[in-house]
Amino acid sequence: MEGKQKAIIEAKANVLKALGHPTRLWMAEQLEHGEKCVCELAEFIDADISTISKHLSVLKQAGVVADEKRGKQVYYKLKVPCILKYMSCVEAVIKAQAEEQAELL
Amino acid sequence: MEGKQKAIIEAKANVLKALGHPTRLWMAEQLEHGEKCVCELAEFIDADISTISKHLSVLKQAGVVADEKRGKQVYYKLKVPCILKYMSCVEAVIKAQAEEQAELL
DNA sequence: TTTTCATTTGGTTAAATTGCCAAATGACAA
DNA sequence: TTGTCATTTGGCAATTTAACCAAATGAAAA
Repeated sequence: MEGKQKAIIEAKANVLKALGHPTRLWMAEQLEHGEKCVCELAEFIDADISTISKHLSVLKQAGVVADEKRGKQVYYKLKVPCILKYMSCVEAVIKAQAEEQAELL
Repeated sequence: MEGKQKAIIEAKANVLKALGHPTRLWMAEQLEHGEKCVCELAEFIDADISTISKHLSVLKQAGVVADEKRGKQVYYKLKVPCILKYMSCVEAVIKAQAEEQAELL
């Protein structure tokens, strides 16, 4: 594989990897309909705030979200909302998978 | 978060995580236009065959690909091809990200 | 049957990820 | 200025992942 192609694949994989954690995917989905501050997200996640902050920074570093400080709070929003549009296909994958598992019983 | 919702998020994250590795993403993309045997994929990847086989099994376990043994070879194919349509958006993410990086210079 | 070829599995090691706690930062309020 | 609140950063231990090598499997050829 050529250098540039390789870099592109790596960048894309990095985005998917960032979304490939339950907490991070959940947070991204929460941002689908607009920005939220860290505290709003944290309200529903059973983890230390510092853990949540680190997850958000992974999403930010991958280019999935952008942050903005306003007053005491930091607000996060999706940078490219289409990133969640295709979850319907990911859902199709897990549905097919679940059906197969079921057939085994 | 409720138990079922949690399980669904975890399953979805698992699919994204499976695709979140350069080698695995590349292999999935190779399967876009039809099945390939392990040896065909291996031809272009600079890694031990056993490593490649393990990557394929991660994709399989996540429900992204299916395998079938025919003769001496094992053929892999995408189970739900739409999974790569998603990539156009992932590309938008990395493009936006790259532009931002460029602006910093 | 014995050999060969394609692939998978098991085992090991190094590196990366996750999550918690404690401490630092930065903005606003007193 | 001092204190308080929201969030980030640094550091550490536990877990997971990735890669390699060697050995096992299973189908086909000799």
